[in-house]
Amino acid sequence: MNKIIINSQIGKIAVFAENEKIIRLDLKTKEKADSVITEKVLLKAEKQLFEYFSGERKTFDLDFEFSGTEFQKSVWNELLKIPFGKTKTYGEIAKAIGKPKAARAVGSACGKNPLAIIIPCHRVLGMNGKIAGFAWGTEIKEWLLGHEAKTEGEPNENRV
Amino acid sequence: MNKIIINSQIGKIAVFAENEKIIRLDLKTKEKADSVITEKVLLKAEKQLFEYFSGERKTFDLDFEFSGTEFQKSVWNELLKIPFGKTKTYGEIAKAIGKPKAARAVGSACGKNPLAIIIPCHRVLGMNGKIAGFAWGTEIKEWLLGHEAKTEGEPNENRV
DNA sequence: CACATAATGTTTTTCAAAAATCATAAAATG
DNA sequence: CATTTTATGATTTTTGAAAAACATTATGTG
Repeated sequence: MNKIIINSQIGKIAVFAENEKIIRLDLKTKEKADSVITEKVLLKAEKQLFEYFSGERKTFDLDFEFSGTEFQKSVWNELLKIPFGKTKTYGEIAKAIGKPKAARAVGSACGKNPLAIIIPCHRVLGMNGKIAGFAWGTEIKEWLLGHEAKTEGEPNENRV
Repeated sequence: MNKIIINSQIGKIAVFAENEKIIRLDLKTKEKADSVITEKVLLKAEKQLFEYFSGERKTFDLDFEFSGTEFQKSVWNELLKIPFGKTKTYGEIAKAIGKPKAARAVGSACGKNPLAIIIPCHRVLGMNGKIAGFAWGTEIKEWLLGHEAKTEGEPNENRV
């Protein structure tokens, strides 16, 4: 396991990789960088994240791997389909994976997302448009949504 | 928690102390000695153990403390009554603590003895005189029994 | 509407019961 | 006797069921 630390507008981000696959992102991290980067994919991730934060990149092209329950994996795979700048509700995701009543369980699964930002769990809101929650603090989710809305050029329906 | 390492005929022994009480002995230890000994009782223990191994000492005079289930504590307290050079059977200990049928449970309790040598679990044998077991290897139990028999000056009924 | 409430699905936590483990010993077998 | 079988008691480990937690949502109430 090898890691790299990235400085961003939302604080330090630790990216972990193993066998040339990204396996975890830790926001607001207190991790210390490894002295040697052996996983080249980390450099690729660093570059793409810089591009994402500077507004030049809207999709990621990285090898990654996640482990979890079948349900969690189906949720995370569904999240990957939400495009940059768009949002969905927990209920919509639930319906999409064939479990229309599992909206709340979808929320729990989002909270376990190992690949923040890359798997865009920040693009899921409550039915009423509320932020609901975010593993590393809703202010970060808010920032990401604002960033994507601004970059996209479309005004979003945030409260004034 | 503070520890000291002692070299003996049965290998390195780590002695642990807290609040000036001995709390654990680890035989065949791989622990590293603390650079500073803050618990004076450890120096006392070191001295007494040296004396024990050289055959000059037959009882220990140390403050110690052990934690365990009520049953275990009653067993350990009973073991403390067995004098240097003598042995008892698991069944005898069981009887002595008022649970005549718990011989096997006594064996288990012996195996959890935190204060090897000081609490003489090595002085307990099976009804048939067999060594039965010893947490750090029966060869050590055998050595201790031989050492005590020799020191005591009495021949013991070991097989020729 | 703002708010409380109930119903929803998955995962995590908790807890109790059951089974396995063990440093025994007595009785049965050949 | 050596070996096997059985009964024994405490602890640890394993299981499984129930309850709690949750990044929800639809409904009812004032």
